[in-house]
Amino acid sequence: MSKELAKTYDPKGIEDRLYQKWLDKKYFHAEVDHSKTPFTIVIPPPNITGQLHMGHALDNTMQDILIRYKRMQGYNALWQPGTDHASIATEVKIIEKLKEEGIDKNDLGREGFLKRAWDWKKEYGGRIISQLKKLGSSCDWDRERFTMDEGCNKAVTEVFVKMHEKGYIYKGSRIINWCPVCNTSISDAEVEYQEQAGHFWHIKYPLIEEDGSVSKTEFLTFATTRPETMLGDTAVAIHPEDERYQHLIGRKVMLPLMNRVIPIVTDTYVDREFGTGVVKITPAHDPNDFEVGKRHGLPIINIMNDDATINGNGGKFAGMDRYEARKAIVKELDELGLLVKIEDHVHNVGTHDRCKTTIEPLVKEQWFVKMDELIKPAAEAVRNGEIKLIPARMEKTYFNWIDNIRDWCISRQLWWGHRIPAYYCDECGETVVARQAPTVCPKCGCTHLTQDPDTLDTWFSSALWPFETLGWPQQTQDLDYFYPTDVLVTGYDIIFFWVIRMIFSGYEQMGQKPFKTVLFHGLVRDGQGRKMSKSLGNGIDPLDIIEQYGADALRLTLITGNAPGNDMRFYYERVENSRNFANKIWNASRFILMNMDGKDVSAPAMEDLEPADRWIWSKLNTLVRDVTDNMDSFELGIAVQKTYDFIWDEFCDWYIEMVKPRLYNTSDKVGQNAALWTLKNVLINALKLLHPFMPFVTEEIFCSLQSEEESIVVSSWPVFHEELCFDKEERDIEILKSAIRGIRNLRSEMNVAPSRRSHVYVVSEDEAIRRTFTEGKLFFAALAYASDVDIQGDKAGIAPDAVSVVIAGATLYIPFADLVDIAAEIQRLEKEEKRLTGELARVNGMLSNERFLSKAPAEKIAQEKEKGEKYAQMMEQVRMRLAQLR
RNA sequence: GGAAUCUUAGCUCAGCUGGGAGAGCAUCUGCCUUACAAGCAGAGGGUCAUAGGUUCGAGCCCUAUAGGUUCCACCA
Repeated sequence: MSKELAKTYDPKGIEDRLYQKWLDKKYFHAEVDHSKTPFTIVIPPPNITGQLHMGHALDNTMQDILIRYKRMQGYNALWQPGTDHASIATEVKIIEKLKEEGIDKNDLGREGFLKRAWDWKKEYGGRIISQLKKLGSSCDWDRERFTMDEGCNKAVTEVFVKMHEKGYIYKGSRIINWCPVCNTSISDAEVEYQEQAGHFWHIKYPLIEEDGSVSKTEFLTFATTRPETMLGDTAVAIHPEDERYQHLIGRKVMLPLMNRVIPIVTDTYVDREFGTGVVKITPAHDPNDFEVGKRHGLPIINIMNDDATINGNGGKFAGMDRYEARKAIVKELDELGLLVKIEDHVHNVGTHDRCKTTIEPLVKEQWFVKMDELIKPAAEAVRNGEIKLIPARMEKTYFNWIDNIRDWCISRQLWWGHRIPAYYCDECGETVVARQAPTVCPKCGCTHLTQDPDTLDTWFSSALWPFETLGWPQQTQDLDYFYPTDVLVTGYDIIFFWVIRMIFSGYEQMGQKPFKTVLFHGLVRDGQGRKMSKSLGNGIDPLDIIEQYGADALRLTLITGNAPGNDMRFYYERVENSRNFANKIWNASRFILMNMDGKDVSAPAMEDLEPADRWIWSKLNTLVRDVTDNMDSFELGIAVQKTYDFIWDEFCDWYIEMVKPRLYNTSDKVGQNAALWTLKNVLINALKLLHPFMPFVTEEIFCSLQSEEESIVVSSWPVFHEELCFDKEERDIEILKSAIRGIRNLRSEMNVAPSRRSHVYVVSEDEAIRRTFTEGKLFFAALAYASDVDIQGDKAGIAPDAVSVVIAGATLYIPFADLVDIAAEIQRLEKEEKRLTGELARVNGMLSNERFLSKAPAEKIAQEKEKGEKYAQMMEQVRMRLAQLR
């Protein structure tokens, strides 16, 4: 043994050392190489403000599994890493930090603020990268990118200018979602609706009489949840066919408090069934009203400042906060007798997903991306399967969004981000969109131009990530070779923010899809199924888990039993189990190393392999095929489950136990060698299958079994070999296993101490079965706690009161003279008889069904017949034995 | 209002194209058997939400119902 291995596996120290080795050897680095097929994944760039959380851990573990798998399969695997500037998230963080120092953002000015932001990025931007390394992520760190590095900036400008030229980007006054706290517009996708308890204020506006005076008797009553918006009302709407209000068509009402006469318009948007069937129309502050206003040519009166206080259009309420104004307005209306009643009302309020502030719909001039044309290839790609979404049900969510898509508001009133490459002439007002800042106005020739102060939505640059990271807009070799990428791994929660936008951007800019497959995962929740969140304080830090149990244990926990797109709950018990598994493999390898110590293990001749050796090879072979299939269909949880079961159950609990007697028998050099060679190489292959999931422990053991210089990272993925299918040995060993189980079961029921060995007789009329037992006698005896094993064709010489176990093809007898309890024995056999009766009834039922016989596949019928014969034979044995005892 | 998804062992979840129900944890019984007590051997526990249907055969496909979760839209 080259070195002494600790009795329990301790990932501490090992993980960092191995990761450094991988970096030193440049295993993660990919270069264009036309002799190899590329396999590319771009990382969903974590925010520079971010700290590794469970979502990242899951996301990156999945990517690492795929990339390591493909790397081992000989692909030129590139995992492109990088970070996102996260404009609003970062800006908010920095503002907070400044506030602690008593500095206001505006005092610093744009330049000063940006300097602070870059300092911040330098200090903390690398934090999440080092955390990803802790997890074992095999990214090509030489290629690390940032959404605001020089190349990405170029890409963003290029796309903006090109799309503007094509008319896909335009500036327009439209109703947008405004966050009064972040002081910026946000896109529809960033609005999160929250159910809130509010009120319904029933208000009435007086009608204008024929003579132009305000009626004292006639009113129009309606209900609103936002009474303060009345200051901006420019109409009242009714349904054109509403019988109750026919007489009002063409008339006008007086807008109280503002003393503005506004028309009554008819619009089918109004729901006659809802409330009074009357709606006040505030085009400047409600998206639906905005549309109604457009249809009827109503004026748009903006009554709000950017901080959600009432502006000069609000008359005497100017300067009040929106909620303050609400109170004041309701009070005044009440005093005027225009407040009919107040009802409690639960409704959905749009909030900003980042700060949870109630958003205010406002009409503002912003930049938009026109979506109708752009989205077409993106829809088509998923529809025709060019891009595959996993699980497939995500396609429905995808189309649901696409079918209802609206233009994308991309300008943000923030400083941290890509500044919009639009310039305005100070003299003539001309707008110039250009790659480089123009020095002269093309229209009036003056030299005074000012750049648009706004920046772009963070997702504008993220949308370009799959190609901008590979060098675009330059036509690099990397781009040519690695694009389109292969898989995108991400959470379903950003399908609208990111996935769709990458797809249409890929088609628009590259003329090609950005990736072939999107693999979605769900959310990692806490043990009670709640979202992990800061406010709840129920977040579990993946770094703590790594510290305590190791990265391998964390990774295994996140992947096991998790189907694509499904949420999962995180339990410490499951991490412990994963840790225990790492320990299990560790100890299996210790066992092998101890037994190999001082021996020269060489490849045995095929005929020197014993049935048990062939059995485990055959099992491994099947496993290789199955796991590879699962990996190729992105069934990672299933793949690792199978590997886990193989290693723990088949390899450790059965195979190692089977070969122990052989290893301890020093006279059988050939058998020992076959066992050791099989132990070592089956384990190595199993480790390879496991490596993508648990990179550290597999590498550590792989190197112990072979040499420090080698690495499992760049070893080759196992392949299925026809010549390693040993059907006969698989069947034979299963017979021995069922015999061993039967005896263990029997002994357990009879409370026989393991230390007490017993004589076991194997009786079978079938010569082949007797040979199977003879060949496996050595380990059969050990695992069945047998002092002696006699294998014979009949019951000659077996004590009549011996207890027995019936298995398919044989009956096992154990003479326990002092323990025999005939009554209990009969009961046991009767139980078995009952079980067999049930089985036989089922099989015979099928086999006597003519429609089954005529319609079921021949293979299935043969299978059932075989089973039937087996059960009949066992039944015969059990009944014979019962008759004898009675 | 529209849509998706779930309902499987006490708990948390797997179950690929329909062909005899699985794992981990928990529970119970024995074992420190010279790789591993973070372990070994054994046991108990499920009318696969309910009701229909398709099929020789349904946890899996179809319909309806009940309950849960999520997404989208948002009625002022």
